[in-house]
Amino acid sequence: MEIAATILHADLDAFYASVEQLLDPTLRGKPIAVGGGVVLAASYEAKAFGVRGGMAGRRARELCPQLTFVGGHFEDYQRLGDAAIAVLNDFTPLVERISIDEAFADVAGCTHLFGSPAEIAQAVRRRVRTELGLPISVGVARTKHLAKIASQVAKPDGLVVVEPDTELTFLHDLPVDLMWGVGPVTKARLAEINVSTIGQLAKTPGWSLEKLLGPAAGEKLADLAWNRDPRQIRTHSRAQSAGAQSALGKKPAEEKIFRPALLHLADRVASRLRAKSRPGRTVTVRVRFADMRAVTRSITLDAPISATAMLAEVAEELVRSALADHPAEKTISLLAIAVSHLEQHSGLQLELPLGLLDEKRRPGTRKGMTRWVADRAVDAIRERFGWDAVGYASVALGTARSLPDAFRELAEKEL
DNA sequence: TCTGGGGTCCTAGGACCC
DNA sequence: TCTGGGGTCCTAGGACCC
Repeated sequence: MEIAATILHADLDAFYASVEQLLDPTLRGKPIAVGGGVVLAASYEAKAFGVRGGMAGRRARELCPQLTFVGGHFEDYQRLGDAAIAVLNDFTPLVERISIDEAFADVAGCTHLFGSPAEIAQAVRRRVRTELGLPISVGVARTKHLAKIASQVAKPDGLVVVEPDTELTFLHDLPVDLMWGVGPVTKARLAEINVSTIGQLAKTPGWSLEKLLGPAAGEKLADLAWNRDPRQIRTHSRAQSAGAQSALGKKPAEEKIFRPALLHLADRVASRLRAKSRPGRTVTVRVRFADMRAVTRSITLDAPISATAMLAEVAEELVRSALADHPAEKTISLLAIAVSHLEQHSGLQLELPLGLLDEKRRPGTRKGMTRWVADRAVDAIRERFGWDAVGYASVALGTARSLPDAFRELAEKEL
């Protein structure tokens, strides 16, 4: 029996820019960009000039002199993104949200209530348009990968349904970089063996792909090119890591710069970990130098941590080690902290010594206990009065260039 | 105004254990 | 003294996605 195309991929078009045009009618029909130093989102009118997300603002203005930059109503992005996902949830509980503006849904179990997958997709699009005022594109197919490609092809503001008997015809004419997992590097490598369409990729021998891209990537791409994609909708997936980073401009690679910066980053990360009782064992720092080359250092502890001061100290040690290995580098342009190997502790959990300790790998000392109490106090004050009510000042972070916290929160995955 | 901030997954070598 | 293969964990780097 043929399996029907019941997977939807719904993707709000030029999301942040569309929200800005919704909120301010004078922006409609005009090339606009959300952001400033970097373009977070561009309206379709701006995209026509070649403006893209991630592009430096300066470059965007060169391409499109009449481009209007707008501030960014981050709370509205969150509200409207949530509302669009809620529309999908009105049809089926099998919804997998993958970002603020994008989700998969499997409607196999609700066609008897709402009609064919294509009809459901149109209903979703209509409701998002009439109730929220936003354009959304939807792809419908038998697999997640193909549904996602279909929604990209459907943009802007369209619907593409790929019936099971037309899958490979549809897929094989498309360029390889529409595939999930093919970015600039892989695209260039494939071009070396004269592969530029998904059809050409499909016809390339497996050993050739594996030699070019490695065993895992080679096999995965071959499978996707033949639309073999076994992935199911995953309704609740938990985060594997949590991190924070901050671009610094160009700052001297000195303690007095990186210590306060790391404390601020550690505070952001650790308070999220504490809020969900998910301490982690592995701490990774990333140091980017002036020329944009970056190095990482990590350590895996014997016991998981979520105390701000503890995380900050471990991170400082790692940064010192990274800088010591690159004595010629005098300038840093970014610092990042990530915590992985997250555990789940139920409710209140003290970071207590698990045994007798060597200072570094067994971070649960009496000092740790004191800090834990201090962290809990800070957390409690913030819960009542907001993040900025108390905490570690971000003195060295160059707040003028950093994005608002509201934007950072948009990108945070549920822990 | 040179290039944001949040993540996931893979590779490869070495340590270590059985 | 010389020899092995498999498995797991850790670390550093990199590609990719939104």
